[in-house]
Amino acid sequence: MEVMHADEEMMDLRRGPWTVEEDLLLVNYIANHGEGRWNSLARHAGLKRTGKSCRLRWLNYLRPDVRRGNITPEEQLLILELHSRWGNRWSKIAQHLPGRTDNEIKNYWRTRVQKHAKQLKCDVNSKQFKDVMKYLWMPRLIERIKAASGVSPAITGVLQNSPSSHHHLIINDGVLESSSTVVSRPSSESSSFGAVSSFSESFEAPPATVSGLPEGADSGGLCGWPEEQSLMSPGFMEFDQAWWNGDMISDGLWNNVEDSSWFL
DNA sequence: AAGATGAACAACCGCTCCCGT
DNA sequence: TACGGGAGCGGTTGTTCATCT
Repeated sequence: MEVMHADEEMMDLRRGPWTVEEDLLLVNYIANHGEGRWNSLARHAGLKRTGKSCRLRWLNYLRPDVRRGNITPEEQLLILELHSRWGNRWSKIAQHLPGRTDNEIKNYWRTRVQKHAKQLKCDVNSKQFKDVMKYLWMPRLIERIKAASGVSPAITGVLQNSPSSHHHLIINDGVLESSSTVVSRPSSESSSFGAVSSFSESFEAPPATVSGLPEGADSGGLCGWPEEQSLMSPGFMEFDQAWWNGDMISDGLWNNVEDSSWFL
């Protein structure tokens, strides 16, 4: 049941889903007059909508360069990376995924990422979950990207069968690169760690410079993580040793990981 | 086949910031 | 400097559709 606010009732403003006719009015008006000044645009276009509503409809849906459909593994990787750096700065993250809107990325995070955290029975902002993203999800995404394209042009990587090896995401000069590796646990624990060991094989790929980042995007060093929120912050080697020894991620959490196939 | 449930996505709301007056 | 309107951002809610029971 649609609830109409008093001022909207007075001005006969519409709310809720947009009709095809409204979309046409908005698109045609912007084609002829350009975007901006949304409140007056709404009036002059003959739309009984707020300027806000028009702006949102245009930016999130009608804009010709808006990309729709499934978020690709490359985009997922980038979202995880950038969110670990900037947190819920959706519009800032969206700037680095051409054609994707902040709303879409926010929805992706809420429906997918937070769901996975819930499945693992941990908070999405917890260290544990960040470790899962860092050591499982992101490497798995890289593996998927590699598998999908033979040798991925987007990802540079060397996976080594070493317990202390890692994936590194490197963003330099607007280029997202991944180098090296993945973590696997000692064979004594392999029974509960199959998902990880399955991608702790070696591969080599040629250098690559493809990414979702636009030219001139800001960059960092290793994984571009200047802030303490970084998944791969400086000093991660020491941290990893503790993680490796089982101090960081409980067996219960790993059991949850094993039980779910979400990161595939 | 029909209702219940949950995932995905579209849209709205409140707040803040910026800029012109 | 204060004020008001426009614009943008992040959180939240509503709607639709697919899957499950």
